[in-house]
Amino acid sequence: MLSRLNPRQREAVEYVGGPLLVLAGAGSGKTSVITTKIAYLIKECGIKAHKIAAVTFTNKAAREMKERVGKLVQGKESRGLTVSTFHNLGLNIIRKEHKTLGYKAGFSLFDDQDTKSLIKDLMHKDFQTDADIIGMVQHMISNWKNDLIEPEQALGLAENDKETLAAAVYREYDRHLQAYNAVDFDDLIRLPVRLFRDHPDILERWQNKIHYMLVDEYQDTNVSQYLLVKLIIGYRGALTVVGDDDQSIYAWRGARPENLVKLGEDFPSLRIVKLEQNYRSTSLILRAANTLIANNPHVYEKTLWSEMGQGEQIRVISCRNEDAEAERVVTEILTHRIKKDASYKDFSILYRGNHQSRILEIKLQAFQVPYKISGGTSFFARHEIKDIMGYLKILVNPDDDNAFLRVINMPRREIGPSTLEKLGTYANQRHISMFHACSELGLEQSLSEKQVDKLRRFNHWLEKTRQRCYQDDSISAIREMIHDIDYEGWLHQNSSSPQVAERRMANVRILVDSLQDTLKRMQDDDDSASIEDAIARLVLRDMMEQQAEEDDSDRVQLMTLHSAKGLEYPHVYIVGMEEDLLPHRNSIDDGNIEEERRLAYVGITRARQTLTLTMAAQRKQFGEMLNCTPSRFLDELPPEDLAWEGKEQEPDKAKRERGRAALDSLKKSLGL
DNA sequence: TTCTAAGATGTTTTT
DNA sequence: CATCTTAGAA
Repeated sequence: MLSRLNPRQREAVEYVGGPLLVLAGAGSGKTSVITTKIAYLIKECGIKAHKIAAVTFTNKAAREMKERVGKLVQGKESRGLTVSTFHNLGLNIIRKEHKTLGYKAGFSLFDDQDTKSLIKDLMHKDFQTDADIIGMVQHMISNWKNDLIEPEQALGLAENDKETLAAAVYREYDRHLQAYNAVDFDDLIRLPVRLFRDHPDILERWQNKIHYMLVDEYQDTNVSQYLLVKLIIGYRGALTVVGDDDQSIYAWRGARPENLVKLGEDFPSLRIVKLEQNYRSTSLILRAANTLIANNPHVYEKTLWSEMGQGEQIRVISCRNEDAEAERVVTEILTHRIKKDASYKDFSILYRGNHQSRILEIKLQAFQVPYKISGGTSFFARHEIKDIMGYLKILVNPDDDNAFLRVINMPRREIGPSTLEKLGTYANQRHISMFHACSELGLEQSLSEKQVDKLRRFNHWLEKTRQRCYQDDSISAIREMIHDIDYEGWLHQNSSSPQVAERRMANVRILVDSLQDTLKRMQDDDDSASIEDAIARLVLRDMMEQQAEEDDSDRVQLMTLHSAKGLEYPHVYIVGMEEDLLPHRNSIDDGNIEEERRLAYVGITRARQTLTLTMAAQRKQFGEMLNCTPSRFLDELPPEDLAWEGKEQEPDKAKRERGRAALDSLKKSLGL
C-alpha cells in the first residue's frame, strides 16, 4: 500500500500522532495521500471506517475519493466511511439533530435561487429598492453567515446605509426561513457549529462518532467550516488537512486561505509536510505554471518539479472571433485525437464562465464530437425541475411558503396574486404557513367563497398526497402525483414544440429516478434515511453527477476552471484567454487579480501532456461585437515555451470589421 | 385572472 | 441576444 508513495507522501500517511498539515502542490499526489491514509487508518491503525470522516468541497471530488478508497479497502471494511462535501456533512448533522435546533422533520433546503427570490420579495415588500442590489445583499448575508455573525450583530456593525439595510434584510430573511422550516446552504455549516457550541453533550456524541478527520482543499475553508472542524476534532487533534494556497480560488465565497496559517497557531503541535514533486505534467507545462504563479505573493514557499520529460511547447492560438475559436478547438481535438491516438475523454475544454460553453456545445454537435458538460446550474435552474422540486419540497414540508407559491398555479388553479396576497397576510397574522391557513375557517372573512373553495381543494389534494407518500412507497406516490397534476400535459401546452416538451418531461423523469437512486444509496448507509432526507440531498446536487458518471463513456469534458480543480487531463484547452474574461472584468475592477491568476494556474496545472490556450480577437457581448485584448497572464508565461499562432494578422482584420460595424450602426441610426 | 407584447436588463466562479 | 419583467388588453 505504501510502496507506491515517495518518502514525503509516506510521511504524511504514516504520521498519526497529531494534527498534520500537508502542503501539496498541484499534481503532487494529494488525493493519493488522502485515500491511502484512509486505508492506512483502517488497516494499520485499527480505526473503524465509520469513525472516519473525509471532507472536500465538491461532489465530484468526493465521488472520486470514495471510488479510490474503494479500490484500496474492500467493501466490508469501508462500510460507513464518510466521504462527503462539507455541506453534506452539515446536512447529515442537522438531519439527526433537527429537533434540538428547532426544526421539524422534512425541513426544506433553500438553494441559491430560492434564497435570491426570498430576499427579493422581502426587499420589495418592506424596503424600497429596485436596483440590482439584491445580489449584493444576498452576498453580504452569506458572508455574515459564514463568519458566524448574527443579524443583531450585523446591525450593530453596519457602517453605512447599505449595510444597515442589508442587515435588516438579513434579520427578516432569517425569520422567514425559520417560519418556513427551511435552511439555506450557509446554515448547513452555521447551525452545526451553533449546535456544538451550545450543547457540549451533543458535541461529545459526535466526537465519538468521528475519531479521525481529513480535510481536502483546506485553503478553501471559511470561518465556520474551520470552526466546525475544530469543534469535532476537539483536544484529540486527530486531523489531517491537505491544501495549497496557490489553488485558493474561493475567496469570493468566504474562503480564508489564512486558515492554513491559523492552524499552526491553534495547534502548536502541528506537523507540516510539503509535497513538491509533481507527477502530472511535463516540465514545460509546470514551468509555465510556476512562472505565472511567481507573480503572486506566497505564504509558504514551495518549488514544484517533475520528471515527466520536457514535453511539447504550449500553444497559444488567436482566432478572429468566438465562433472561430470554438471551431478551432473542436477541429483541433479531432485531429489531435487521431495523431496522438487518444480518446475523447482525454481532452478537456476549460473556461471562466458557464455561458462560454454554449458556442462550444454548438460546434461540438456540428462536428459530432461526443461531449459532457459538467457543473453549471443548468439542470436545477430549469423550469420543469424547479416546479417538481417545489412539489417535492412542499410535500415533505408544508410550511415552505416559497414552494407553496411556486406550485400553487402550476398547473393553473386559478388562484391569482390578490387571493394569495390576502392569504399571505392572514397567514402572517396567525403565524402559520400559507398551506395551513388554507384550511382555517377565518379565511371566509377576507375572501370570497369561490376563492376559499379553490384553496381548500388544493389543500385537501396535497394532504391526501402527503398521506399516500408516507404510507405507501414514497417514490411511486410521487410518480402518481406528477401524473395527477398532469404535468406532462402542462408541459405540452406550454412548450414551443412537442420535442421540447418531451425533453422537459425526460428531465423530470431523470429527477425522479435520481431521487429514487439517492434514497436507495442513503438507506444502504443509514437505515433511518427517509424521503425528506433524499430530497434535501438532491438540492445539494449530489446525484446527477453520479448518474452521469456511471456511464463514463468516451467524451470530451467541458467545465469551468473552478470545477476543474482537483482533476487532470492529458490534453487541456483553455479558451477565452482575454482581458476582462480570464482576469474577469469584475476582478480587475476590485483589484482581485491574484485570485484570477490562481485560477489560470489551476487551469494550466490540469494538463498532463499538452496545453493549448486560445483567445478571440472579437467577441459578441449583448449582441454587440467587442474587441478583445489578450490576457495579461499570457505575458506572464515564459515566451520561449510558447508557440503562437495567428497573432499578427488579427489587428488589421479587426480594424476593418470594426469599421464595418460602425458603418452598419450609422446606417441603422439613419433608418436605412 | 390570464394572456400578450413591448421593454428593460443583464453574464463569474459553487454548495 | 435571450431572458425575464412589466404594463395593458381581453
